[in-house]
Amino acid sequence: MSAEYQLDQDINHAIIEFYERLSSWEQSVVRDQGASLAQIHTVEILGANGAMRMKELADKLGITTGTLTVQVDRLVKAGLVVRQSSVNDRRSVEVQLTEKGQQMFAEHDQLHLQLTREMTAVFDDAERQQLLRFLARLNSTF
Amino acid sequence: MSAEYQLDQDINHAIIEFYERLSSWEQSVVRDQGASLAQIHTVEILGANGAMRMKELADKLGITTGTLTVQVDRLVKAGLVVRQSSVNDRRSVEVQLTEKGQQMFAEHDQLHLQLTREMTAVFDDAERQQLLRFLARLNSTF
DNA sequence: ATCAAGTAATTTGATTATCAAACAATGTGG
DNA sequence: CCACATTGTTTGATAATCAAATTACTTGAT
Repeated sequence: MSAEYQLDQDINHAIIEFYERLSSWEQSVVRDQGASLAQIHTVEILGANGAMRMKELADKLGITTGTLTVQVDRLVKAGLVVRQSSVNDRRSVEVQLTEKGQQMFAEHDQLHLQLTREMTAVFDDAERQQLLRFLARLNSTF
Repeated sequence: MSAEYQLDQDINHAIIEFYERLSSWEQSVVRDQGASLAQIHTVEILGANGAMRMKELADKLGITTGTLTVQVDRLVKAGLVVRQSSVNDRRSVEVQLTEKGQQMFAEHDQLHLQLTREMTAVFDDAERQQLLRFLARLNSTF
């Protein structure tokens, strides 16, 4: 096993651990906000990216549109999102956050920010900037 | 809004995006492996950390022990894990991967490694090492 | 212009995931 | 020894999920 291979492995496992920890944190935090993980995920994506079509949203969530229809039904009922039929394509439905949905997003985002601050507390400013560049690069390539 | 605050915000959103993308990737990939997301998560944690008690496992997954009992029932039925009552504490139950479970872990880990390679393809060696150090630090502080 | 094939969302039926609360078995600290 | 805490399971209810069928609409080829 080459040294490079080992480094890739180490990075891989560090990423997996990071993901698992975030996932566990998210799951725990979400209950206190009175919503399910799936719901917060949806709100999170709409909050970060703005309104989008069902199909696009389902892809970003990694679920089928059938599942998403049920999910959005619940979110509409909870007053967090609204449906709007698309003007370009009358098959499509745009989903967007309501005022209340944006509020929930902001609240959740604030919790994330606190966590981020705790995680990067020992980073100096230059390191923080480099971390941001790394993350941006990771995100851009998948 | 100070410059530092903005940097924290940017890092925060980059982390959230990273998490969402991983989550979506995981959800999509998992189906092709013939298991659910929850099941793979469990296998992933046991594979990375070795055998552990129900409570500990539930904590790492961010779910209740009640949910985990059902989950482990299914995994046992699928031949992926086994239960073993603890010697120290007779209330406790240790869960560990079977041969088949380890195989599934290895297979899934390989998919992660491929993704990691794609994500870090544009990183040179020094950057890779720094990325690993950053990830290790992030993981150690939460 | 028409029609076949493709795409978007919903519905349906079945399974899985989840929680809170109640319970049984075991450990712990006075 | 006993009150209290902890571990795992069970139970009953709800939410999340998929695949497949359906409906409505778009697109492309002829």
